[in-house]
Amino acid sequence: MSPVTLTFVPGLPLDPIAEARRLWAAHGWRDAADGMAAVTSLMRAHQIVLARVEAALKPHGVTFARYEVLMLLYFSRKGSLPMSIIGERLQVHPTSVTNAVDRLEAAGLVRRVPHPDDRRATVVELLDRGRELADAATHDLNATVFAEPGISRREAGTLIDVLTEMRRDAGDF
Amino acid sequence: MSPVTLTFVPGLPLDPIAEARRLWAAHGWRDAADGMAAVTSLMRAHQIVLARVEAALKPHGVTFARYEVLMLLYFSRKGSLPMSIIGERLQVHPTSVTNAVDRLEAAGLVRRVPHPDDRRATVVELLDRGRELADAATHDLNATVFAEPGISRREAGTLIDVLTEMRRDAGDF
DNA sequence: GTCAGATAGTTGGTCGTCCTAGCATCTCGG
DNA sequence: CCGAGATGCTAGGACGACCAACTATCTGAC
Repeated sequence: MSPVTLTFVPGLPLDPIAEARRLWAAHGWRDAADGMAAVTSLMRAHQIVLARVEAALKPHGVTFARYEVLMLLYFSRKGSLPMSIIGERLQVHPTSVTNAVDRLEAAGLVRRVPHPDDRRATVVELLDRGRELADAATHDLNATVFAEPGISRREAGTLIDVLTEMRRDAGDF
Repeated sequence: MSPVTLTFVPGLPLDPIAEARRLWAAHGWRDAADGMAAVTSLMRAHQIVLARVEAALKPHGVTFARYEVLMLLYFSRKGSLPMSIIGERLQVHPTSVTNAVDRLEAAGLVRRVPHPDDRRATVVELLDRGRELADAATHDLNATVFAEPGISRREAGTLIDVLTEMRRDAGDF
């Protein structure tokens, strides 16, 4: 038994992930310790950032999932996209798109329109209220989260580079 | 309208996040563009990694949330911890702990024991079957995900450092 | 000693994600 | 031109995360 679980210094809280990495190595799992720490850090950071983002969006009555759909439409040439394209760009399951569009439509931010050429498909169209909300929500999100992500600009660049590499390796694009 | 949405080169797929960063900057949101890209990258990378982790754990019949609880108990001195401590270490809501422990208990991997000194509290105890499953699941997870996280060892170290900084800034530890 | 407030855990509800299964429609090979 | 397989979307269910509200118990100030 390693002594690390016992050496707790009050007032100097330990990082649980650094702790876990030490335990992993001490247990003989050395070649996986860094990966474990990287993955676990990713999970925690995601949780923290998502909470901040959701808090910024809450006053606007949308969640991050729905905000992403709005912005995709916002930046599309025609202000409308087929459901399938939305799912593809956001890398989420078709049912998640159905769910998000259901709620956006109920809120009067988008509407479903039949696809002109393919009767299977549905086109989602951004309404004026949706565009206004996208502007306002982005303003808040930029100010409270994106402009202050909790790391320096240089670190943000580094983070983007490493995660881009990870996504490319996974075939994300 | 920037021409970037039009310049699509078949066979050379664009990174949607790099694309979004360009649109953010082109729209005058320059001081938020890097943060947006960093946060969005984090969300996508989380999604990818979580899917890989869940796939590795599926044969063992546990999810990542439950696996985390098991490993916390696994590395605890007595093989048991109060519910509240579990929630604190994993940084999740008490109801999430209740949920995870419910399922672990139903699977015969842990059991609930009354706290000896505090009748409000419940201690979660790792059973033998739980310890065996933790060993086996960790073996698979180390081999299929943690040892091959999709980035180099040096990048993993960089990622850990940046995310640690981000977590520290958020008061995570 | 007692009572107000804090703490531990659960229940019930919302939301996002995925999966399986299903229907409608399109496409293409024979 | 017709039927098999692919594709687009939705319904229903599982799971994890959160919040609000509730009960039981502990703690500390008076």
